[in-house]
Amino acid sequence: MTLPSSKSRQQSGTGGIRQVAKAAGVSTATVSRVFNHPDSVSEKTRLRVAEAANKLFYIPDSAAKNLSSQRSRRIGALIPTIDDSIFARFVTSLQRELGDAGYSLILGINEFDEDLEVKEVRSLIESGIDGIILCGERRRQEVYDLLERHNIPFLLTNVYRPASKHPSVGYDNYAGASKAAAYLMDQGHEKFGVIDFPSLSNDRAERRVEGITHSLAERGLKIRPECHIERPFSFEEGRIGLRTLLDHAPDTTAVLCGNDVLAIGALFEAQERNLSVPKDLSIIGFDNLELASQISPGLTTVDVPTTAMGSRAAETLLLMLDQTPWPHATRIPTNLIIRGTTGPAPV
Amino acid sequence: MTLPSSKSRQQSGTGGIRQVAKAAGVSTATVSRVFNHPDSVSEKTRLRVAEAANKLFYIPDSAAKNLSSQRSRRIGALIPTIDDSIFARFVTSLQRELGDAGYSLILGINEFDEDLEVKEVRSLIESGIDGIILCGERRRQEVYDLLERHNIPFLLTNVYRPASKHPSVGYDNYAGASKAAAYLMDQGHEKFGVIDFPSLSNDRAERRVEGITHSLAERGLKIRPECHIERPFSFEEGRIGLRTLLDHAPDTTAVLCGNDVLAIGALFEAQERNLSVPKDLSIIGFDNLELASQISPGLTTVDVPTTAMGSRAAETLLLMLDQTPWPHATRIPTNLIIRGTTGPAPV
DNA sequence: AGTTAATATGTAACCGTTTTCATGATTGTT
DNA sequence: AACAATCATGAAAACGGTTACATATTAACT
Repeated sequence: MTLPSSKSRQQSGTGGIRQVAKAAGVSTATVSRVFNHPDSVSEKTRLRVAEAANKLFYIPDSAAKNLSSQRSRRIGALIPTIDDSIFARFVTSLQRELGDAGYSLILGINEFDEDLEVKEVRSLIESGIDGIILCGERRRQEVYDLLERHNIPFLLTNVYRPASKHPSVGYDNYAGASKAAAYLMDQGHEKFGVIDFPSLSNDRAERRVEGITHSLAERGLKIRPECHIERPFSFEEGRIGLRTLLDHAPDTTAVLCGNDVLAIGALFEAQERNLSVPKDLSIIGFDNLELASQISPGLTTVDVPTTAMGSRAAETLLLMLDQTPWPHATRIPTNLIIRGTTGPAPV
Repeated sequence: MTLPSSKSRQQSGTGGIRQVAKAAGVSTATVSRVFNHPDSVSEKTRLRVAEAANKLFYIPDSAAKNLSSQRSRRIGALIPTIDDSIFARFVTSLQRELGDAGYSLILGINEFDEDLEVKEVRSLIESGIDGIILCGERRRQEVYDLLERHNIPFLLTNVYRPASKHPSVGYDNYAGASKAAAYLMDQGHEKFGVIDFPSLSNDRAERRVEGITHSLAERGLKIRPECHIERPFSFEEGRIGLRTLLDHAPDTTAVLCGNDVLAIGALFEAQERNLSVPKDLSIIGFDNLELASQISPGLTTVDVPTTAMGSRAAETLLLMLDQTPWPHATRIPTNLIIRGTTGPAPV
C-alpha cells in the first residue's frame, strides 16, 4: 500500500491566483489576463473574475511577477539627506511620479558619506532595481563601475551637465550663483564673503563657488581665501560661518550662502550682533525655502524648483527604462528672488 | 518524425545559478548552499563554487529568491510627509537601522490624504513587503483589513497606545500637550488659544487637544471653540492661524501650537503686529526643530526625540518579523523645553 | 572488518506568476 | 450550409532560485 509520496516542502496549490481562478471557474491564465490584458477577455468572464478577486482581496504576488517578467518595477534613489526641504521635496516628487507609473522608490540616505554611498549602491543592486537616481556628479568611481557592470540605467540629478557622458536633470549651480553675485555687484558691493558646504565633498558647492569667483573676476574683484568659509548644513553652522567670516574680514558687506539654512543662520547672527541687514550687510541664500519668505527681513535667494526637477527626473528615468530616446541633459531654470536681506552697499 | 515540442516562451536553462553549477561541476542545490549555508558544504566544493561564481559575476536573482523564500527583506513606511524635519529624521533613522539589518525601505508619502494611504498600502503589499511602519492610529479601516488579510506585521509609530490591540512605538501626545498647558497655567495664563492640524484627519492632533482640554478643565478653565484654530502645515498657515485667533479673541494671552512650524509662523505674525512675545503673548510649539532654538526669542516647545523613536521602531518591527517577543507599546519620553516665547501672563 | 552515525551532495518539487501554443466556441462570408 | 477567420479560454512550460528528502560518501566506533 503506497501513500502518495508527499515531497512538497510546503503546502501546495496556495497560489492566490489559483484560488481566484477556482472561485471564478476559470484558469489561472485567464485571471492573469484579466489584470494584464483585460481587452483580451470577454466582458462576462472579466466581471466574474474581478468579483472573485475582490471577494478574496486578491493581490498578485510581486516576487512571482518580477520573476516571470524579469523586471522589478523598483527604482533606487541615493540622496545625501532628506532633512532639508530641498531634498525632501525632491524625493516626494520622485516618489509621486514613479508611484503613478507603477514603480516603487527605494531610498538610500548617505549623509554625504561617499563610502556609505558605495555600500548602498551595492545593496540596491542586490535587492534588484530597474534604475537609479543619483545626486550630483562627483562620487567614488566604483559606483559608476558597479552600475555599468550590472547594466542599470542611472540618472544624475540636482546638476546640469550637458558635457558629461552621463545623463542629467538639474539646475545650473554655476549660473545661479553667478547671477546672485552679479546682482550684488550691481548694488555696489565689493567686499564679499562666501559661506557654503565643504566643496571637497560636494561638487554642487564647488560649482557655485566657481560661478561666484568667475563672476567677480569679470569685474576685477575676487574673494580672499579667508572669506570663503565652509560649514556643514545647519542654522547654527550658518551663525558660526558668519562669526568666522566677520572675525577675519570685518569690512565684508555682502555674503553669498550656499543654501538658505546657512543664510538664515547668518542672518540670525547678524541680527544678534545688531548689524542691520541689509543696511550694513547683505545676505543672499540658495534654494528658496518657505522660511525664506517668512522671516523678516525676507531672504533674497535663488529659487530652485525642486518639485519640477523631481518630475523631470522621474520622467527621464522612465524613458530610459523604456528604451525610448531621452534628453541627455535637462536644465531646470533657477530664479533670483529679491527680498529684504539685500540692498545697496553701505557708503 | 517528431521534433521536441518547443513550448518554452523564453530561452531555457538560463538560470544564472545553473551556469555556476555546471562550471563548478555540482548541482544548483550546492551552489545555493554555498551562499546561504556555507557551513553545510565541504571546504573544497565551497571554494570551487565560489571561484566559478566569481568568474561568472554571478549575482543571485532577487525576484527568484523572494519567490522561493517567501520574504522580500523589504519594509514599507507610510508617512504623511518628509518635508518636515520631524518626519525626515524619523525616516532617516528608520532607513539606517533597517538597512543595517539587511532590509530596504520603501517609502509611501501620503500628504495626510487617507485615501491615498489606502492606495499606497495596496501598492506596497503588491510590491511585496515583509512589514510596514505606520504613523498614528486613525486611518481607513481598509488599511488594517488589507494588512491583516495579507498577514503583514505592522507597527504604529509617532503614537503611544498601550491600550490598542496594535503594537506601537511613540510618544504620548496627550501627556506632552497637557504638560505644556500646565506650564502656561502655572505662569498665570487663563485665556488660551490652540492652533493645530485639522484634528479630524489626525489623531495625534486630536490627542494633543484632548490633553490640553483636560489639563485646563482640571483648573476650571476651557478653550472656547472659536479659539481652536485648525490649519495645515506651514509657516504661512501659522501666521493665518494667529491672525484668525486674534480676530476672534483679542484677549488671548497664550497660544499652544501643534508643531513648531505653526508656532513659528504665529510668532512671525505676532512680531509683525508688534505684539511683544512673551510679554503680551506666550507661544509654545511641539517638536523642537533646530530652528526653534535659533530664532529669537527662542521657541518654548515640547521636544520629541524622533531619531530615537526611529531606532526603537525599526528594532521592534524586526523583532516582530523574527517572531521574537516584542514590546507591545514603547513610550518615547517628551520634554518641555522652556525658552523665550513663554512667560508670565500680562497683568 | 562490520556496523553505525555523521556529513556531503544530488534530485526534484515548489514558490505564484506570465505567456506560448493548442483548442473550442463564435461569428462572418459566400 | 460549409468553411474560414476571429475570439476566448485552457494546459503547461518557463522564470531562477530554495529546500525536503533520498542517497552516496566518509568518519567513528566496537
